[in-house]
Order: sequence, then C-alpha cells, then structure tokens
Amino acid sequence: MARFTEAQKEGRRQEILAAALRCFSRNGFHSTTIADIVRESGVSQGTFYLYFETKDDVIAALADDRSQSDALINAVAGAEADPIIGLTVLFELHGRALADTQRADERRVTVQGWAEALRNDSIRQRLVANTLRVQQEIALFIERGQKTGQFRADAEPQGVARALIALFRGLTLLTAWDGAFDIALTAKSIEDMVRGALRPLGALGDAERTAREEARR
Amino acid sequence: MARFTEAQKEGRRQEILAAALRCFSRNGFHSTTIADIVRESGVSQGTFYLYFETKDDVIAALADDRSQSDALINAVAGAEADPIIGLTVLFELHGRALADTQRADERRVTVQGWAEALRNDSIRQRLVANTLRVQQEIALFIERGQKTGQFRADAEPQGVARALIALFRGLTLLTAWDGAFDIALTAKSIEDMVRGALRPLGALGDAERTAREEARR
Amino acid sequence: MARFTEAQKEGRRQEILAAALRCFSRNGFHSTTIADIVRESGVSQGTFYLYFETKDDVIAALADDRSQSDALINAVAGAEADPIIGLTVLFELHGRALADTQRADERRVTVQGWAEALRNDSIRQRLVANTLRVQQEIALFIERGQKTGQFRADAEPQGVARALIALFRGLTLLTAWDGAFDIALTAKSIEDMVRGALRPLGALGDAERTAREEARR
Amino acid sequence: MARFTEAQKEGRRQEILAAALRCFSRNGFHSTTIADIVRESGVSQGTFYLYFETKDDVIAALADDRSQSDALINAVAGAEADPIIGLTVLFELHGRALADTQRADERRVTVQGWAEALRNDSIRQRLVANTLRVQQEIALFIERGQKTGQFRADAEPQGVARALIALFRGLTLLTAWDGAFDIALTAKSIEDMVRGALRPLGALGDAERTAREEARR
DNA sequence: TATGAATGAGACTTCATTCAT
DNA sequence: AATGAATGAAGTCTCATTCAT
Repeated sequence: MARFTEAQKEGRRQEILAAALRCFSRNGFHSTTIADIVRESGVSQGTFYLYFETKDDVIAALADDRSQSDALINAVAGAEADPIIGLTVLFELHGRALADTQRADERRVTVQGWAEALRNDSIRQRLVANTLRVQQEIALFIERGQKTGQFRADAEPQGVARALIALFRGLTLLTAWDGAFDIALTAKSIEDMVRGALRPLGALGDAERTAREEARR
Repeated sequence: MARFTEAQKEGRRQEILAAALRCFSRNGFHSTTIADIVRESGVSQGTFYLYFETKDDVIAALADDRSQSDALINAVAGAEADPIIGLTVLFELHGRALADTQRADERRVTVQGWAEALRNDSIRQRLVANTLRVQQEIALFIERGQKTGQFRADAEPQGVARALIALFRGLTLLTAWDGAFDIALTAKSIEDMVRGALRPLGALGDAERTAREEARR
Repeated sequence: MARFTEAQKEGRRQEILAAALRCFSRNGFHSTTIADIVRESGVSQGTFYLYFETKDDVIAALADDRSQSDALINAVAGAEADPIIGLTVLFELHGRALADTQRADERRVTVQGWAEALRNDSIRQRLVANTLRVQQEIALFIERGQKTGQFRADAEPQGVARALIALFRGLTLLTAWDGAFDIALTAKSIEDMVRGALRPLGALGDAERTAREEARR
Repeated sequence: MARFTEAQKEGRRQEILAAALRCFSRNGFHSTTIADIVRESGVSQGTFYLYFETKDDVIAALADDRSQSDALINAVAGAEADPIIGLTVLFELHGRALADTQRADERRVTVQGWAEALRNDSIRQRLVANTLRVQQEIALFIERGQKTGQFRADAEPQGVARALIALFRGLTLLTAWDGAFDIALTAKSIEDMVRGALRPLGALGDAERTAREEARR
C-alpha cells in the first residue's frame, strides 16, 4: 500500500542524507547520534528507520565519494581531443571543487570516510575501487599523451596517475582542515611542480639543458 | 617513598599507548573501548586512569604525528649541502617510512587522526601546526635552491611546499588503505612528475598556453 | 501522533518520583542507585532518563518540600478570622502531618534534603526561600495578633516566627528518627512552653539576672 | 614495634578527622572521597588506612555530636543551684555555640549526620541516645523547677524537654544554612515565646499584667 | 506511513580499599 | 610506620533500535 511514489521516497531519503551530512560534518560519524540526524532532518526516529536500516547504512551512503569520482572520470574521458587539455581540465575541475565553499561539509565527511574505510571493509572496498577507476582513467589518458608524443614516454602511467590522485587527496585533506583553499596559488604550484614531468625530455630547450648541466657542476 | 621512578612511569604510559595504537588501528578511535585497551595492555581499568585522564587524552596523544614531522624537518634541515640532495633525502625518508610495514598501525591511526581533527579543535590545531612547520622547512629549502639556481626562480616556495605535503599525505592515505606501498614505482613516478617542476625555466609551448586559456573560460 | 498525553507523561513522572522517594527514604540519596529506582518503579533504565536528566534532578525534585510549605501558608493565610485560631490551625496542621505515618518516607527524605542543601546551592536556595515564605506568613500573622492586642506587643514577629519554624523543623527531625510522634504530648508541651511553662511565675528575680550576666562572660 | 606513642597516634588521628570535617562540610559525606581527605590532611592514602578502617568510620566519628551533648549536659547538671539559672545557662550556651563562626563546619557536618542517621543504624542509635540523654537531663531539671514552684506544675517535663531540643536542633539547621545567626534576636524571641508571647492577654495574672504595663511605658 | 516512547546493552569513569616496597 | 600504585566492582548515563499505536 505504497502511498508515495518511488520518487517521493527517494526525495525524503535524500533529505535525511543531507541532514546527516551536516551532522557528520560537524561532529563526525560516531559522535553524531540518530537523534541528531532526526532533529536536523525534521523527521521522527521511527521514520528514519523506514528509510535506512541502520546508522551504518547512512555512513556508508555518505562515505562513498563515488559521485565525485564519476565527475572526474567523465571529465577526463570527455576531453578526448588532446591529452594536454584533458590534464588541464582535470586540474581545473578538482581545483574548482576544492574552492567551492558550499561543498565544505562534503569534504569533511569525505575525510571521515577515509578513516572509516580502515575499519569497515565494505566502505574500504568501494573507496579503493573508486580510486582505481580514476587511476585507470588517468593512466589511459597519460598513455594517450605518450603515444602522441606530448608526454614523456618513459613515465609509468599507473604510477604517475596514482601520485596525482595522492596529490588530490592530500589537497582535499588540507582544505577540509582549513576550510579555505587558495586556488590560484595551488594551481600555479602544481603546474610548477608537474609541468615538465609529463613532457617528453626532448622538449627541453637548449638553454634549459645548459642551465641544468651547469647546476650539476 | 616513591616505588616507581618517573622513567618507569613513563614506560608504563608508553606501553598503554602502544596497546591503544594497536586497538585504534584495528577498530578506530570510537569503536575501541577502554576495556579493549586495558585488555591489550594488560593493566586494569583503574590503572589506565592513573596514566590518562580520559579516552580522548589517549586519542590526542596518538593523533598527533609530531614525531614524524620532526623527523622530516630534521632530515631536511640537516641536508644543508645541496638542495637537490635535500629533496632526495626528503622523498627517500618519506618513501621508506611508507614502505615500513612495522609502521602500518601508526599510519592507520594517523589517518584517523586527520578525521578526528575535524571535530576536535585541539587536535586540529596541533596537526595544522605540524603541517605548517614542515611546509615552512620545505619552503626555506626550496628558496635556497632558487638562490643557487638549481630550482626554478618563479615558483612559489610556500605553494610548492604545500603541494608536496599534500602529495605525501595522500600517499600515506593510499598506503594505509592498501597496507602495501610500491616504493620503487612511487619514487620513480614522483620523480617523473616533479622533475621538471623545480627545473629552471623553459617557456610553455604555444599549444599548451592555448589549452589553458580555454580551460579557464 | 503522540501516543501519550501530557497528563499521562506527568503521571509516569510522578510514579518514578514516588519510587525514588521510597528508595531515598530507605537508603539515602547517595546510596540509592538509578538501578534501585528503576527496579522500584518498574520502568527501564532508558525510560528513567526520558523523564529526568540526571539523578540530581530527582533529588532536587524531592528535596524541595514546597508542597508542604504551601499547605502551611495557605492554612495560616486562610485563618483570617482570629490570630489565635490561626496559630492553633498552624500547630494542628503541622502536628497532624507529623503524626501521619503514611508520610514517614517524605519526612525522611526531607531531612536528607536539608543535608543536601548544604552542598547543592540550587536546593539550598529553594529551601531557604520556602523557609522565608513561611516565616513571613507567620510573622504577618503575629503582627495581626499584636494589633488586636491578642499577642504581646513587644515581641519581634520575625524572630518569633523563625523560632517557631525552627521548632517545627526540629520536631520533623526527631520524628523522622523515631518513626513515631506523640501528637498529644507534643501539642500540650508546645502549648505549655509557648504559654510560659518555664517562666518563673513572678518577674525575673535578682538571682536570674545575675546568672545571665555571668553566662554572658 | 610502635615507634609512636599513643598520644602521637591520637594526635595524627585528630588531624585527619579535622581534615575530613572540612571536606565533609564542603562536599558532604558521600561526595567527599578518601583522596580528598588525604589531600586535605597531607598524609598518604596508605597512612589514612592505618588510622581508620573504612570511610564509614570517619563518618561515624564525626556524625556523632556527643561532645556537644556532653557540654550541654554538664552545663545543665552543673547548674544545680537554681533551675532558672540552669535553663538560662542552657540557652546561652547553645546560643553562643550557634553564633560561633569557627564552628560552622561542625554545624554543617552535624546536619549531615542527621541525614546519615536515617540510613546508618549505628549512627542513628548514638544520635538518638545523645538526644535522650540531653532530654533526660533537661526533664530532670524541669522537674526540679516544678518542685521548687518556679515552673508550672502541670507541664510534662519530658514533652517540654523534647520540644526544647527540637527548637535547638531547628536553630542549628537554619544556622547551618545561613552561615550566620542573630543571637540577640533569637534569644529575645525564644524568651518571648517561652514566656508567653503568643498568649492572649486575658490569661495573664494580675501581678503579671502590672509588670507588663510598666514595661510599656 | 508515521510517530515517539520504550528498551537494555554497554560505554566511560570513579573510588574505597589493598599491598608490595 | 609510611607510601602510593594498583585494583575491579559498581555507578551514571547514552544511544541504536524496536514496536504499539
């Protein structure tokens, strides 16, 4: 005797999830009680349990940053034209997400999910799977750049992709702590750091090579 | 007449901390009970409270990775001779720490401390302070390299240092999840990625510049 | 849709309070555990905490004998006709309350409340306020008797009222200890006392005055 | 191998008792811990248990106001000469004790002892016994006054004595709460009350009426 | 569907007392 | 005699979950 459509049910579920996100952001998974979530969402205790089986269900639903992973993957996959453009898009997308203050709660909960993954195997598997999917996509992408000669041929696509992901994760952490993110400085710094790394050695200009040789002496 | 010396008391404290580290690594801060710690350490409940005021005390004591920060700083500061060598030392030190399976518990607890910092201000302040100390040291170090001409003069030392820290933190996270760390692959990949970044200036190619302009829109 | 009305909830609260009163009477505030109250009242531990925030809440609720103070005040205030009658009503009311074996638990808890007031300021303030309200009412009442010429004009209404209250409190204590109260004997004795039983029939003699002088030194 | 004399041991015992009295006065019997007493007295936990078997021992030692009872009894018994003088001495002695701010802690602990007597039978028996001893002494004393014709012959000595004790106890309570005691007002009020302050004028004999009329001028 | 009162296991912490030194 | 570290039973309170209405 379902009086509500699936869409209505899903809407209610999302409201509760949004309330839980705010609570988790403030107090963490374990210091947030069902009572907190219920208060924040405006439903009753009983109703909460119509939409979720347990508290861990809610944690699992929020600890998984799949939506963001998907966004990254789609962005990278979409930028088929030119690996260089794709890489730039990836950085920009990530940077803009980090700079978005509206997503601060999400970020804080994401970091908590990382910790939770260490003791909840199903969460861990999903986060690792997401990580690998993104890594794969970036690696493919680097390989394409290597084929076109735009990226250094001797780099390990998987390793570099993994390092890039680590970098993004670390930036997420620092931003979650600070609450703020200096997008311009970070973009420039990453660019500084990464620029030549993915570029074929041959691209080094003469002046450059000379300078490095001098530095070696 | 004190039965125990201060050193003996400190030893006991460390034993309890070590037991707590193992418990926290397994089950997380919040799913670990005092009873767990007490069982693991072999002391009684009452004794536990002779050495710590509350459970949060233990969390705070372990969430702060100051000792590792100090190790990094000392390493960097010690490598006065050559910025390039210093950078290498920094990478090696971090890489070796990550590859050390004996420190897996520590790593897992560190990641949990990151999450805890989001809801415990005293922990957050200490972690942020540690981060800044390391950042400062790396930045100084980059500046030195810029003066000698070994590193690109137009990089922002603080920004690059921060990006490097983010990279390290991210690697710690991935390693905590995996339990394993491919030191050779990661070292090579970071080198690939980073190499050019600290390299004396080459100009951006035209194609690259155009792509970035587009991405900004 | 609330399952219970406010009245039903208040009823439940009163049941728990009544159970607590029995426990406190038997074992005192501090030797009574929440488990005791819960057992005596038939609710669960969790339910107890739906109605009271802490154990101290229950103590505070029972340590305050406001209801009895109110009864006294109303009785005194109601006996407008004649101060003498009013005084009689006051004594009778108090005497009857003390003789009521059904209120033995209440009495025992009242005495414990007196002790509790010494270390719990909010309880103390309430007990002192109650005392003053009753004192005020009795004083007003004595003043009325002085105006009609029925009571000695040179007595201090506040002082006498306070002494009367002290007398009542003391009787409550002795009754709480004994469990029994000889209403007839006490009534007669108070009357004797208040009417001047211990007074030398004539005015103070020289010997008396001398003795008092000595005692003052 | 007692290295200390009995007197030294007793002295130490008294020091601990004095410390306990201060603690109990502040926090009550049950909220005072052995650690508190030990801290206040300057001895160690272990030493405490050389002088007392249990915490209840200390409570029992302090809850019993036998010393004051004895003082009262001795005073009354000593004033053999004249019942009137004896009564006066009793009032003065009690009044002065209440006005002594140095004995505030003692008073506060006495009130707590009253509550404790309700759940500790050995304390109760001793307090009741003390009460009866004093009551007996006062009653004897009143009887003497009745024989000499100084007190009304139709009063019940036991009842009046009990009422007087109740009055004293009540004053002790009010003083313990207030911390202050208006000795002059109370003395006058008790005198007023006991001398017939609330008695209708008509009951006064002729001699009396004359005396009071004089007093009015 | 929705409610919110009820539950009870289990968490953290305290503290009187003991005992090896 | 004196110390103070160690003990563990027991207390207060929380909270995820259930279920009658």
